[in-house]
Amino acid sequence: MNDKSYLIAVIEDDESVRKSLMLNLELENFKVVTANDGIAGLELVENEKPDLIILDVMMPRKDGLQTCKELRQQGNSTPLILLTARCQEVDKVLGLELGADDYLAKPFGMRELVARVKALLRRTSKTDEIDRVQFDDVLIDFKAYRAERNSEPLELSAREYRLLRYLVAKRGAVVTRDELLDEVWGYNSYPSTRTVDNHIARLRQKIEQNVNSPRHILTVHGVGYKFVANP
Amino acid sequence: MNDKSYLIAVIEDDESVRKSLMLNLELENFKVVTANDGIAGLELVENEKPDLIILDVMMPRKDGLQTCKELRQQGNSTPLILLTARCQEVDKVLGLELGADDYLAKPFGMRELVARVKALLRRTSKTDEIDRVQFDDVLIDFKAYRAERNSEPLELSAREYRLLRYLVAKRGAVVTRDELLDEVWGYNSYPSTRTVDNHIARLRQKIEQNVNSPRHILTVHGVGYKFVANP
DNA sequence: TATCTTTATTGGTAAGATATTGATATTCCT
DNA sequence: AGGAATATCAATATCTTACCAATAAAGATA
Repeated sequence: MNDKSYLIAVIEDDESVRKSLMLNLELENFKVVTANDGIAGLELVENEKPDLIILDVMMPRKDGLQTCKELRQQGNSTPLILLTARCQEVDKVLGLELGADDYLAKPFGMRELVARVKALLRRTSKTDEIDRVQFDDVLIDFKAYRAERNSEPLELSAREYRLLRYLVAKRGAVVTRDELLDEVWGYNSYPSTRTVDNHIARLRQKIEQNVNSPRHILTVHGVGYKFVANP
Repeated sequence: MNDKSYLIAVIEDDESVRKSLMLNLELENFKVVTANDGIAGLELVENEKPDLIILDVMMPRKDGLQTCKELRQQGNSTPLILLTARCQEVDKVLGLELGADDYLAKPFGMRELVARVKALLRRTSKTDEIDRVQFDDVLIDFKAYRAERNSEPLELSAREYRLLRYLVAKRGAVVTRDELLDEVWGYNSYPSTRTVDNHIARLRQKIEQNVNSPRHILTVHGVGYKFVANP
């Protein structure tokens, strides 16, 4: 995190939380700009073009969900962490639909927040590098969410794209099911590891030539899966 | 079959919750130690040096917030998950300054708890592990779980990779069978020490040139085994 | 809003892979 | 040589994964 200093926009109305966030993020060498409501936040993002946005849900003038939604509608895809109150009945799914990348329920620990900021930056900067991958007669474009095989379109679900992208990002290394659940499914859902198997199976059916002896998505018994482009 | 067996301290006064946590964590091959109030908890942490702490907020004698605060003041930075009662009004600022890494509001699902424990351990664990090792004509990649000998692929099981990785990490030092059972097999499985012998034997058959006079995995009679790369 | 379609999740089961044990042979040390 | 520790083998037990079918959830459509 030292080679580049990231700019983080904190949009939060509660002064004590805002100051605390600012302090802790600056301690980690991030540059921080702030706004204290949604309207000011939108302006801030437009002017400063931050690398990451931390957005409180409950705010005067324009709440976080609405702000997030508008940002995404404007085509802004800056990584975004939503701060929600635990007791506030915010539907998780709602936020995901709106395009938040991560959630943090108040009260949260600063170390946790900083860890998630770093993780999100890592995730988004890494996956940015991987726009596409090609192997055998398959071509996948992760940015456009488009895939084809022998020039025939291949239908992958959003989850399948993300799963494959994560495996591809870690190509060569074995990834455990737990890691996949954490990184691909996210912090707020806890499906069983069987779910991962099923998605892997479906991916294989779509991209492997012979499902019974996969060449690219390999099982490592007792550990997890790994992707290799050129076996 | 966990990669490493972690020790978790559960500090919780409610017996049924404590037992349930213990049971579920042990099912996941964690080793668990418990205390039922903050004062006993501080002592426990000092003595046992757990890899992660699960701490209830509401407890007699010394509450979780205070306990957490004191731990951090002592310079203890063990990953910590705070259990809060549903919608309990925890002072925001206090919560921020406390230094907990994650929160979980009661009642919570065991699957969620376990997922968070694993995720937190994964995020905080240092990656000072060995990636690869080479000796004679053998090459082992512990990240990819890939091994070859004379450029021919070598089939090792997950357990064999972990066993070898542990020996390699301690190269030159003798490791007892009991230590191997603890570190490679985990705290909650109790196979006989014969089991270790068997795995060593199989490893030797795969990586030694002459099984009858091993050059890399050496027996130290009456003690255990040690790995040397360059005899 | 109700209905239909797609996608995701779960649990069960069989097949397959790996681990463990116990018996026996071998080696090591004194 | 004798006792103890270790090596090895083969049978059995255990664990893991693939896959299917049922259910649930989400998204789309009218």
